[in-house]
Amino acid sequence: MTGFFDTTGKMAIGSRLRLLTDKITEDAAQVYGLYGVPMQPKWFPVFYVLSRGENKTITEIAREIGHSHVSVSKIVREMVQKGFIKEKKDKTDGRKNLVGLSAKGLEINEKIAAQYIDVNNAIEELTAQTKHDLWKAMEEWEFLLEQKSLLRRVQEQQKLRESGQVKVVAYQAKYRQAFYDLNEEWISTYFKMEASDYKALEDPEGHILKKGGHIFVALYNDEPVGVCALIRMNDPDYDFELAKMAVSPRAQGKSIGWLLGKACMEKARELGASKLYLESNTILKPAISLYHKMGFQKVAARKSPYERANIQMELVL
Amino acid sequence: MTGFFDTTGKMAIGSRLRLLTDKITEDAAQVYGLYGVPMQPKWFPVFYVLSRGENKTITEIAREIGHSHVSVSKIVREMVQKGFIKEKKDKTDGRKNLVGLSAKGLEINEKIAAQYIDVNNAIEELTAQTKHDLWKAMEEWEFLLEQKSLLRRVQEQQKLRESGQVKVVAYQAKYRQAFYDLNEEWISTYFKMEASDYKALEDPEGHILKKGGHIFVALYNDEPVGVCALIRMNDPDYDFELAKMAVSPRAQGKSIGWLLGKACMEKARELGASKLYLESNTILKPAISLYHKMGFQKVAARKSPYERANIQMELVL
DNA sequence: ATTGGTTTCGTAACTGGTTACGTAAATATA
DNA sequence: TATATTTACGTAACCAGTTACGAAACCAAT
Repeated sequence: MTGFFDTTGKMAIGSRLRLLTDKITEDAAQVYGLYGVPMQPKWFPVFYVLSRGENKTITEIAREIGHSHVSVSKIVREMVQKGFIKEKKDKTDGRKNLVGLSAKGLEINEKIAAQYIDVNNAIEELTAQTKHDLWKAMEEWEFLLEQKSLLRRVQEQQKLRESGQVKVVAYQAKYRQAFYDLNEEWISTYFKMEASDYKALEDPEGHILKKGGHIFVALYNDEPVGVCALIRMNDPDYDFELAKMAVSPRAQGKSIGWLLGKACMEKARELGASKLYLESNTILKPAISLYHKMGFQKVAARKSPYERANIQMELVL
Repeated sequence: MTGFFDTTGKMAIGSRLRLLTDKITEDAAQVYGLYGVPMQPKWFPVFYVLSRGENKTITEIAREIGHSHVSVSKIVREMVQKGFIKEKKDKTDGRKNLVGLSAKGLEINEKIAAQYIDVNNAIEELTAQTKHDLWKAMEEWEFLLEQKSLLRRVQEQQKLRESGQVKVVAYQAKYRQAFYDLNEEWISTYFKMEASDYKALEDPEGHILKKGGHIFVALYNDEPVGVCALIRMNDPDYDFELAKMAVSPRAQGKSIGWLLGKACMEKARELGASKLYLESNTILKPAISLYHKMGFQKVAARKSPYERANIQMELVL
């Protein structure tokens, strides 16, 4: 199997870790024999926490060593049977099973001290021959995975790669149907299509583009999966309104909304706009949070041609 | 369980590895879901070796991925049942079970490519945040453990520490019994006590020390566990003979013979000797190999007062 | 005092691996 | 050609952990 992991890449890190773990545990079992300590490697963590004298309950031990309580329970049973530890019921709490080292266990504890030293030295010496410290590397991984799981890290990479495959292009006639469908889908899911919707969606050329607005289409594998419009406003405060943003639920998680928003912002900036406006509804949580991420801030209510609008936001470019 | 491994020391490296492995494997299972690949982490190594097109036998796969053939056999059964791989008997060897990816398996292989990339990147990014590279550290450990197992490394540390606890001191009257017993033990195990043995062992002061010889005693926990004599010779070729070396079988593996031999060599050098002589028997393999390690070379036979002597050696100081 | 939720810990079943062992085919040897 | 050894691989049993679930004890709020 030499070199298998050189070819697989990091995908197989789990397998590789398991193999190394097995090899080390196997040797560990024999190391106890070397010192005449009749103990199994799997007992060690339990033994260790008890070796500091205090009696502990099953759950306490489990938490401390990072096992399930069931595992600790089994190990304790085996060690009791061997006579290394003794159990007694907690006086004040009848559920608790207090366990501690027996006289025989304490005896083992004496004997094992030399083993600690030798194993530590053996590993220390081995580590001295490596460029990369396994022990410290594990510590770092534990810490980093605590912060953010491997799953989430992979998810982020996936999103990153997939959003890289998304192209945002300017509207063309062939996207008219997609512009209609994508918007109709979410509007009629959460609300009702209104008169202004039909006007803008059925004739984007007439109602948006000819009036100096712009429409962007997000393509994934050359399929339109998201749209967004930048509509010219007749208002002293604002030049453009960001509207009609829609992303196919089948293409979620690729940051498509963000890419469309960015495209609109850039176009507006290019056209010399200084402020963007938008209307939305607070039940659309992901949309609102996207707008926030883009830099939009809530502003006082204005009157709107749309019934569903219950929040207004602006962005200073 | 935070910080548990900070206190245990390296003894618990097996436990720590297992915990990390479990956490990673758990996430890996979910990662497949992210890509719509209905695969289990444990299948991956098998899948991977087959993904390069060739059909392989169970044993070949097992060897390549470092599992037992039984494990591969089970995994293959599951994957066949899922329709990812297909089996067929080898034409030329009826025992072999050739397996390869099915059409469905090849399809999965297409889908999984993106996953490879993302996982690799996720781990790469994680690694970039660490000071110690886990992947490379594992590689180094695998290599070093291949060279010399953890068990042997611990064994060496043990020996080193224990031989440090052995003191070699000059003979005193209180060690007369030990000098007799330790020698009598091995001589009568392998041979028969001879007249010369009784003389030297019953009166070491008269037969060895008074004639300008020396005796060393190895103490372990202040108990005599080994002895060795440097006997003045009446010979133009040699000044001293190394003889009556005995180590208690209860104290084996602590390099006691070597320490005694060293002590004799040093004393002889101190006394201006230029060559040491010894007699032994070839059935005493460990003794002969110790003498070799000390630098003794076989020389032509000489006549000896001992029947058991069938090899003679010398050491130029 | 009752009731309902939480904690402790045990049993049962499952999981992903292992070793032990048996059988059949292939290969080596007398 | 017959016989012994080796190889491929399957079944069974085991192992060290897990999750699921349930019972009893405890706690808290009526």
